[in-house]
Amino acid sequence: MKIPPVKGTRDFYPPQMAVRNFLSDGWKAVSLRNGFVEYDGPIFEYLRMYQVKSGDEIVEQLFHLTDRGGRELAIRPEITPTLARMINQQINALPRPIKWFSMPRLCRAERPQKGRLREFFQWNIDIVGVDDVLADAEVIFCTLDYLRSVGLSSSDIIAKISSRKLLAALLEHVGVPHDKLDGLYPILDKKAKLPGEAFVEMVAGVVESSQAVDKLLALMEVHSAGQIKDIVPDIAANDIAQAALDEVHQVFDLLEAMGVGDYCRFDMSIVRGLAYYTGIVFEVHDAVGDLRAVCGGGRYDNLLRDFGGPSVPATGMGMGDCVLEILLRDRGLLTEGMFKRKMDYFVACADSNLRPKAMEIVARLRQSGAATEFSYKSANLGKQLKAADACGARHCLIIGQEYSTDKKLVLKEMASGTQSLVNESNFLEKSAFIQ
RNA sequence: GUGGAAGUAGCUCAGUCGGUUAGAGCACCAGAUUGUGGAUCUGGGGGUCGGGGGUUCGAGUCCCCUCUUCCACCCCA
Repeated sequence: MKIPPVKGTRDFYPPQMAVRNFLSDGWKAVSLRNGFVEYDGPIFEYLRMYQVKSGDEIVEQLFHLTDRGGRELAIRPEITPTLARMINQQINALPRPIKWFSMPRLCRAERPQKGRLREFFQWNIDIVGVDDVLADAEVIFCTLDYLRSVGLSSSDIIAKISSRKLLAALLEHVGVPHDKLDGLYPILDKKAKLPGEAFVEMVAGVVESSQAVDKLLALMEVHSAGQIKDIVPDIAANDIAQAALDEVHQVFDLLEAMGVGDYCRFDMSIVRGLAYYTGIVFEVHDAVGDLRAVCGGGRYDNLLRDFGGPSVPATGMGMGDCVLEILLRDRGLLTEGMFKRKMDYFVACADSNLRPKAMEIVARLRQSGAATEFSYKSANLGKQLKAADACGARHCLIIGQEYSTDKKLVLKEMASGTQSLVNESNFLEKSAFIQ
């Protein structure tokens, strides 16, 4: 009986695994050089852990199960609750600042579509315990540091940055009642996807004052922090709004100083779904805008408290592998050559009587650290050289009549085709393996 | 969960009006070539035509159901 792969999953054959490793190796390297340390948690948690912030609707989007002890569990759809749980458990013992990264495998029981599968990997970086906007800027910098390192330029991607705090203050300032805010965020978040009229209609459905709606709509069109004064001239009189605006300016100044200003743009329409975020928020999109967000993040100062811990500020980012891979492929940044197998040596045995000697040399090369391969077939040298080429060997050692008569090995450099005779003991002893 | 499109070899696809034993390219294996690789030529293996049911003398082809994939919606932590 033939059993198919499960909907929304991927099989990682060696070529796909090479791509996956390329992504995660990059994530890891950039995390480490930005001062983050790696952590991970269990692949499942109590189901209720995911209901804390998102309610019961989320249960339908989760793979959940009941174990034999009657515990309601769920495969993790995100790692932030696990992060919150782990940090809360040791909050007083962890050295500050807490800068952690992870690359968890996550599952969500959603319908697969472009850039979204039911099983995926997501790079997460979080800074916990720092309320300074320096941390927000660092998270954004680290994100761009990675994206830049894989070859994406400011003409390929754009980091859209806003502030939840600023948005809330301005909305209230222009007359949106405080209790309408949570209902408004999901609508504002959809602005880019809705036709203009439908968006206005939805906003008007929540906000009664037409004057407030007009101001709100004007604010959503703002694409630089400096323009806000044009729409809200008396912003300086509002301490909260002014403070939030100052933070935004600071973040942009920092990102400019760190050399990634080209990638960054203020965009009031970046809201990020639910009432999760409390300060700076951002998303990275492809410049053309035909893919879903490459990543998203922001400040969430209440989350640890909501998970039963002390009130500790935090800011972070999550980046999935699916959209990223589509984007990199689209821009020609994933090429065959990047993933070609590379071996240092191929040992060809041209005389089956010398097979034990060939295997001894293979073993010694491997022990010395040289990636070494050989063929199970003896004698047919043409086949073996073909195999050497296929595995990407830089050098081929031929063991044949020269060995039988003079204890010499033929060392062939594959790229140039040039070959030379080397003395077996010299070659192996001086470990002058050309790698 | 809703809607649209598509499933033929490992991959990309052809397959006429329903008619004999389902094809091509690429990939893979082998030979040409028993001491010299990437090229070329020749040959070979590989198919539940996604699955099930129906119509028919006869179904890859027509009808129904189902599964999967892709695209859009809902949602997006």
